[in-house]
Amino acid sequence: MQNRTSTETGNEKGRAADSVVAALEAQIVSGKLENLAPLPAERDLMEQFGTSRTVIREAISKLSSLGLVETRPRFRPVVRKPDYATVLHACGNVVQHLLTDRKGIKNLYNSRVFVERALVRDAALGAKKEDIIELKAALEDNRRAIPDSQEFYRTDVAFHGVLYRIPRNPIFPAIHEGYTSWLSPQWDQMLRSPERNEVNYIAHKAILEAILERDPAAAEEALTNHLKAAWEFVRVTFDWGDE
Amino acid sequence: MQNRTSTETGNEKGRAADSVVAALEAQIVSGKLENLAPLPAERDLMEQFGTSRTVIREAISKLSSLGLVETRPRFRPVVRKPDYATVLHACGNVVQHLLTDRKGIKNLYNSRVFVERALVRDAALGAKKEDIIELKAALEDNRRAIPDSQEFYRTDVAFHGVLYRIPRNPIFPAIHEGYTSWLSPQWDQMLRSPERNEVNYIAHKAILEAILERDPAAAEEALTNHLKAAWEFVRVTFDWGDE
DNA sequence: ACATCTTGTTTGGTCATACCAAAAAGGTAA
DNA sequence: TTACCTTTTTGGTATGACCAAACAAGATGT
Repeated sequence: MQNRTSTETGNEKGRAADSVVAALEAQIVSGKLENLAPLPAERDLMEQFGTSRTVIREAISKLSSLGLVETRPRFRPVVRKPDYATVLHACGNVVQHLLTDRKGIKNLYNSRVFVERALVRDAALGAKKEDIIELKAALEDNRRAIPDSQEFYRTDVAFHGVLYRIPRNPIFPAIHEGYTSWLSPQWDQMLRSPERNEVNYIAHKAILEAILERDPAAAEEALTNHLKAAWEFVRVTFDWGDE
Repeated sequence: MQNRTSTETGNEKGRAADSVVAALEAQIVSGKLENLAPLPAERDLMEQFGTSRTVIREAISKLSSLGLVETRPRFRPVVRKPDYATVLHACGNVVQHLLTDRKGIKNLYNSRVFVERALVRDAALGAKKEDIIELKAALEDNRRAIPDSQEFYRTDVAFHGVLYRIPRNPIFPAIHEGYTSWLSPQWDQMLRSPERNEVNYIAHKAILEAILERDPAAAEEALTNHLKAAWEFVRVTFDWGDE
């Protein structure tokens, strides 16, 4: 193949790379390319698709940005079937740009409060036995970790994570991961303030008790107080003005 | 410049494209590259960064995937300051892969029900005068559009959109856009069923009335019935089994 | 026989050059 | 001014080459 015009390749308006992306995309979702399996080498792909390496590399780059493959220098790209975590990861990079100012952080945090308020309401109304057991266990872990800030942080996240699992909708745990990673710069401050551990544990305890009593309003209020207090602490720590 | 080793370029382990991405990213968020302004031509960028066009193109491709620039064949990439819609757009491509089966669609739809339930609760509890006015206007538009399915769809989306604006958190309208676009294949069926228009309008009316009466439980219930009925309609239309 | 060293191959990352087609810009004739 | 033609610009693609790290296999020393 020497020269190519838009008419002879059949790719009327689009870019050649896009059709390669589409083809590989289809092979991945259809399972023809198994999860975690390596993609063919670039030089094989260019033969397979009858195109140049330029196009292949651009296609792989796009797939990588879509989160469908993971690339490392000098390694074949590895297929990665998309899941909800992939979506969050794809968003992550862009989200960072929205958190440069306090307003962005506050918006994200408020959305978290919004979500968790509804979560604890639903938990109070409909948590199953297994959920209650999980919550109790998470709270107990949390209590034991009070002396160790590092460990307390972990169990804190885990406790909230149980709430996100109660709806049995995989979207929610993914959202939880997003919140914890995107807001981590703020929470890191909490890590260095061991005196907050006990307060936060008591808040968690209040939330669970309201859930146990099947009192959605109390659960929502306890959760709200908990998260508002955390925000207040972060606000003061970072010396942000009133808002 | 002839040959480059990892030591002489200073990019010890990374790929050259990544530093170009980072540099352009910084220029975009810092405002040095204004919004909607065209990026320099690829041939200028390669001079500016002292690298080959291959690297520049890969960098632009990455920026495009991040949603920071918009590319069209034969046009200079256009800078696009990231906003919440950008994030959703970045997610969108990946989300599609999660909606291939009914379970994925149901998960997404259920998350929407979850969000809107909480939205109407908050609306009932704290909607401001302006919000009420907007809701009434949206409902009136909705009523007038009953005979025209195309128009009804638009006003339907608009009515729900008002709910997403009430918290005055730009994240929510973005989420609304996500839901409407990602679930559009299902809603399109609704478009072709004009007999549903009146039912849906009545549901909207019930929601607004509950909000006017400041009754969060009634508002939540009306909203839930509305969305559950819509799902039921879609489920039957697509001839999906019970779930 | 085993661990270690050497060597050739594979593979992704980069560079350089060239050509095409469409868009934009500029110029010319009516 | 308007309509038509030419040149330049710009992104998309092809091709061929080279590098460095990873890999695989054989050679070597103990």
